[in-house]
Amino acid sequence: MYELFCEDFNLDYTLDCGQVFRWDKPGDWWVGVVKGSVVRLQQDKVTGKVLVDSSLPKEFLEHYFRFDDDLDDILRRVNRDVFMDEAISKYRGLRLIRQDPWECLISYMLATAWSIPNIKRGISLLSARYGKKIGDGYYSFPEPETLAGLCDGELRDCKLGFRSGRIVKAARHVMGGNLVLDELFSADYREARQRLMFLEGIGEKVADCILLFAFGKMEAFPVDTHVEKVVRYYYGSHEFFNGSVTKSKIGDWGRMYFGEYCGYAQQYFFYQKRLEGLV
DNA sequence: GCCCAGGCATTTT
DNA sequence: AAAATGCATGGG
Repeated sequence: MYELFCEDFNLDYTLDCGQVFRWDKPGDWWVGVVKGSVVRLQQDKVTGKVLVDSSLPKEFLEHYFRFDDDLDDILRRVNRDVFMDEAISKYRGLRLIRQDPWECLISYMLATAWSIPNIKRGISLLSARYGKKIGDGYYSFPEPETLAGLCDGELRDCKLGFRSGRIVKAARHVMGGNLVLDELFSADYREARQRLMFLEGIGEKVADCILLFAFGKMEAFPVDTHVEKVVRYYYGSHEFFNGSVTKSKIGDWGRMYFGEYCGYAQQYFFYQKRLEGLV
């Protein structure tokens, strides 16, 4: 048991905003599976200190929660107008998380045309069946080797639908060295995105999620159905779109409009839209 | 029954 | 280049 602290850090917003799928808050504590172990966290509302019950070292969680980001500076940079200003003032303290690349890759491939509760259920079922038991109903995320060895018929038993075949193929690409995930850290955003999009089932949106949430590419601007609606509604008349607002152009617009940390802006909008709808 | 969900791939206009 | 459609599954 130890304590974590960082200025501008809100644990609830960070874990509830829909970027990560292996955390739940059944009571006063957040419980999650990270790096093959169960982690329990509780934040003191007054002091902001986070109580940690985990075998993971403090340094790991500080890295995981991106305490190295100067959030005040980042939010100042993306705060371009009254819409973003409102999202920031409501949800300040939401930090992006450094997820594990392999788990993030598979998770966002599963996210295709699924609601967040469905995604969480799918990952949970996949882990329960093909991960390692790490105590009392918790299971680690399956290894690439395990999933690569399956036929997609077996995976379909996990109710993954049309996603099953894609998952097995992706696992085989990773196992075979066709896609070396660690290389994407040093590749620039465009190059990394192109490499991810070679996989069946990874388009612009899924690639952007993986690049933002696992590889820290802040210029990724994932355009899902929520972000698309927000941008159409508030910014659709901008000269940039020249009358036609497509998902691909929305991504380019986000990069242009919010700048090098647009990924953060996207996540604040996404969370606000999910909670409040289009006000 | 309908429509939608952190879409993608393919076909049709 | 934009729009329509099929794809599995679960929830409102």
